[in-house]
Amino acid sequence: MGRPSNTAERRAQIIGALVRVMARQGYDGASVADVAKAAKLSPGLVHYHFQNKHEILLAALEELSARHLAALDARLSEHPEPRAQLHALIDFHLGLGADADPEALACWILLSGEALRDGKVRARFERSLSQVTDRLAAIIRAGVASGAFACNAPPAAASALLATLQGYFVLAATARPLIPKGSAAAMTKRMAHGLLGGEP
Amino acid sequence: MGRPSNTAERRAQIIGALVRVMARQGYDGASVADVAKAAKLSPGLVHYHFQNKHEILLAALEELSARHLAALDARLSEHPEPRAQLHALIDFHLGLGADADPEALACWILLSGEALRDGKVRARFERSLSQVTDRLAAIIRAGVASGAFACNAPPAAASALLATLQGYFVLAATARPLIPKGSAAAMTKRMAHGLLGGEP
Amino acid sequence: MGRPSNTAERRAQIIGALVRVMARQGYDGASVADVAKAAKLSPGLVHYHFQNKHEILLAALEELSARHLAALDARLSEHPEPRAQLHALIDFHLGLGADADPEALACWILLSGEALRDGKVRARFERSLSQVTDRLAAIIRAGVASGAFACNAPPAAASALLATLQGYFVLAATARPLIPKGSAAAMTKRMAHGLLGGEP
Amino acid sequence: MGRPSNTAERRAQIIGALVRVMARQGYDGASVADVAKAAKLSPGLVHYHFQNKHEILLAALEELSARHLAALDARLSEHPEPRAQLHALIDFHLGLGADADPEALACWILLSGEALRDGKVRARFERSLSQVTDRLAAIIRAGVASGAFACNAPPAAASALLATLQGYFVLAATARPLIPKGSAAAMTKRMAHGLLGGEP
DNA sequence: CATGAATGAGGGTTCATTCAT
DNA sequence: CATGAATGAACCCTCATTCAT
Repeated sequence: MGRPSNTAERRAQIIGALVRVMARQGYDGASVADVAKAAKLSPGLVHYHFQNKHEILLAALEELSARHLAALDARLSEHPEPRAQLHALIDFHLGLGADADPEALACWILLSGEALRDGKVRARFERSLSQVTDRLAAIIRAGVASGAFACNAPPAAASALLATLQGYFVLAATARPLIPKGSAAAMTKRMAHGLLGGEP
Repeated sequence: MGRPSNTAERRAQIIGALVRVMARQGYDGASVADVAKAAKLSPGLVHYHFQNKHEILLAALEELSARHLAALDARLSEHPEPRAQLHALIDFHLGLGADADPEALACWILLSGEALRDGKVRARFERSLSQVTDRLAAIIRAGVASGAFACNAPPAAASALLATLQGYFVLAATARPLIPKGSAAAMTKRMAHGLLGGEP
Repeated sequence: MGRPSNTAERRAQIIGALVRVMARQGYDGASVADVAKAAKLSPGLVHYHFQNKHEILLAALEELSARHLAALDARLSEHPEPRAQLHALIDFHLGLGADADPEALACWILLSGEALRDGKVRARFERSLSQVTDRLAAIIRAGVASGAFACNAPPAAASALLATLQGYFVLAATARPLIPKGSAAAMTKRMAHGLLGGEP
Repeated sequence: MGRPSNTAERRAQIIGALVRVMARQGYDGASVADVAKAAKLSPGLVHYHFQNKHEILLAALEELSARHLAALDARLSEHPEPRAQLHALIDFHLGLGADADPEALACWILLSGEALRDGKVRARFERSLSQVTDRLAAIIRAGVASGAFACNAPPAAASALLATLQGYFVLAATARPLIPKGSAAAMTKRMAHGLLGGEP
């Protein structure tokens, strides 16, 4: 029956290599040869597992997005209360964890750039963001229902918080000195309080 | 004797062309030939006025940044009160004006990506951001002095507000549907209120 | 599995093509495209087998030098006596053989020019010349030992003979009419006689 | 009647600049802009005084050659005896003077390369060389007439001596360590003795 | 599945030359 | 005479992609 397929493994290898190389060199700067070398594969093999370079980018976006969402949901599931969940979500994004994967962070910024001119990237990028606003909106609605929050426009509030998170990502990756050490999560919580009322 | 220098004019032409082309195709995707064509110049002339493509990018960053700051300062000077200034700053960034120059917005996002891997771009990008946090911090301090605001960490608060603005830029450029129409400025003001106290 | 490497073959092809094209057009005048065409290869392939054009030049120098030295040594090994060896060395360089490979001769002249401004070429060029002076000095020393020659400065004498050979190369390639037909080897032997004494 | 022409002066400036730049960068590597800068002139002006880059090269060859021959003749005129003249000629080329103008030396080597593929350069280069062999042959003939030399083929001998001089130039410029300090002139005189007989 | 040689279009950049001023 | 902006072809090199093995 031939050898067992290792396609999934190879694809993961390649995706990981793209993320690594791209974080340092950008998407255009990450040549297929570079990616292949980083994945310890031959250049030809990359095109055996992916139709073209762009497909790798989309797969990487998919991967980053899925991993991020899974980790987020795992975090949220530890907290039953809306407020605690909100704080957990903020901490998840702006706590020490943000530094844990600088390559993913860099790729995220770069993906926002690619989203500007590529419909598929944009769609997938937007979907990934919307998954976070969905979580945020759900938390807010639950908080409103429980009286913990006051908010008559959960989507707008969720969107605002997402903007703050995304903005902090950009600052962290490109202008870190502008963020006073350790202030990001705390400030965001205060801003959330301004948005959602209740006790801070 | 000799032809009068028109370098300044040509450089402006080229910078404008880069911004236009880059907004559609990204920085790497904007070939010098494309830029030259958009500027209605010959390819060789681009390198007569700029040492290399990268210099055009830096000049464009400089230009965008300077123009933005000048316009911001003009806006701020119309308002004497800290709270009014804060709102003006927010409106300036998130009001209708944001849509006024979608190419500049796209370039801004792309520049954040370039900043990731290029020291010069990063330094200039960071400086541009810091000029805005400087304005924000000054407004906040003035507000604290006048009793309008309560804040014991103006730089952190300024940084948080900047993050929100930058994040909204990213969302606006890449995932517009996630921002409920017209909510950005209002939400940001509420968040600022959470951060700075006083009356909304 | 995979295609068998033919790098050595391709490199030889490319080196040969460079020598041929360079002899007619000079080094700068030999575009990579020209070389590729002369080698009947695609332009891209040249850079697959050589990092850059300069590497081809160095490889060509290496090749010319190695081939020349091997042929010289083969010639010398046919003669046991110092004087016969000396004459064989002179004949090898200035006999009919010199005309046998006009392209190599032209390249040699051109390489001396490149050596002027390129350290690597210069080092390799010098080493190639020193291999000939080494042979010459060894022959002279052997002749002195056997009483065939009288010379108290073999390196200087070797260097002088090398100069004459090199000079004849230049004249042969650029001002052939100045060399009376067939006089080069004979004159050089006479000069060697003046240098080394003994019977002509 | 308008300003006095400074064409001659400008041409000399440009020729000198080419020699200087070419010595460091080669002929192809010496861009017209480089030459203009070295001559402290504008690029356009170079093409006012020379039809094209190649004309500058020819003019430089002419200049180098003329200067060299004039200096040589001045030297020779100091000595009435053939043997003294021969030694003066050798010393002139291989004495300390050779180091006096390394740029001219480098250009001379480079010109031999250009002569390979350019008919005009070759013709002028050959003529310059023939002027030296003419002097040499004349000296030899005079020596033969006076009984100082014995030689039945003055042109061949002259050619051989020229080859040695030219070869020493190449070695001096590209492989100086191969020439034992101060040996060049002495060795050449001994070789001349082998060629021309008489007392050394 | 895997290799790595091969392709050829296109990239940024240089440059001899021209020309309006 | 002089300037320096302008041109456009050509250069070296990179690279996504294909394909014989």
